[in-house]
Amino acid sequence: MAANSQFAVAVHVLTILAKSGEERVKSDYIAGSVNTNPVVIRRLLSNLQEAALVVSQVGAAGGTTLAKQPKDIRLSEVYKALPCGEVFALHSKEPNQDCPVGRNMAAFLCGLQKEIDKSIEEKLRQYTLRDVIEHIDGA
Amino acid sequence: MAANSQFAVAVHVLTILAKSGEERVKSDYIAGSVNTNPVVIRRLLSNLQEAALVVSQVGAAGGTTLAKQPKDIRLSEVYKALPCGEVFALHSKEPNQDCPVGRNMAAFLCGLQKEIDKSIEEKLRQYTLRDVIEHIDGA
DNA sequence: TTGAATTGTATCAAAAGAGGTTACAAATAG
DNA sequence: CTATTTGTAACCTCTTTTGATACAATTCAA
Repeated sequence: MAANSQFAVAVHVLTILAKSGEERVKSDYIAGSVNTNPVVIRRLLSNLQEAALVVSQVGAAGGTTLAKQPKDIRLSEVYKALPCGEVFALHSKEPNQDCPVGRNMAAFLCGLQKEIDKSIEEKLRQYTLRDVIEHIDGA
Repeated sequence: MAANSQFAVAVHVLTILAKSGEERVKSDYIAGSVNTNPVVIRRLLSNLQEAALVVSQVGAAGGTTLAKQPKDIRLSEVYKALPCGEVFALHSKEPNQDCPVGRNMAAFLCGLQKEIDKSIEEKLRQYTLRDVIEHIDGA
């Protein structure tokens, strides 16, 4: 259970919101489709709201809608909105600084990490939420 | 501590081996540079050996050497040799199959996951162990 | 204005994964 | 034969993720 599925759930949630249009959707309903607890959904929506991808309304008749058109929401934005980890972690303990390899390894890996992250974002930028919906509906 | 640093450590280990040339290196020495326990290193070398990237020798005067020239070891091979997780995990519980979105989400995400993994590998294929060494030495 | 519904968030518990450590069998050089 | 070294199993601890409960704040509607 320890692998981060937030991005997967976020795409799922946003797709549901997209298909609901203007109508506010409750965390309870979303949780039913994702098959999890409403609080998990609300936590996630909180991140998506910070990134200005959704708008939530508190109170009776409250709920959440998309903040933009599906065609204007790129998956790279979703990815960046979440506190997902990097592709690979750096050393858990700092390498031995007395070793020439150890001393310079961290800097190299850190640069590589950033480069990979960039290529992931480039890939995800190619897809909008509308593409997702089309794919889902076509299935 | 739960983020996987195996790739980072693997690149570190292979760099040490590369710089040692024909000479066998002991897990104890490598652990000293990486600043971890020898068993952690041996576990990792076990994976690298399955991928035919290194050769280990049991017994007194044992140790490990590279199985190929540094210029012939691409970082994509290293990445594939390790049981690293995916960029993002799929849902921890299966989505609600009664919901049209839930029903088709998994397939879409799985495809996306594979596509991203491919672009990571393409990026890593651009670097060989020799490039790493040059970068480290030049620093 | 009262009451029901809903989000936002704090707090805790449960499950899984990663890394560290010890222990020891098997192999090998000398 | 003995010392050394890998390979691996077993176990522990720490961290992260997810799930769950509780409740204050907000909002709508009667």
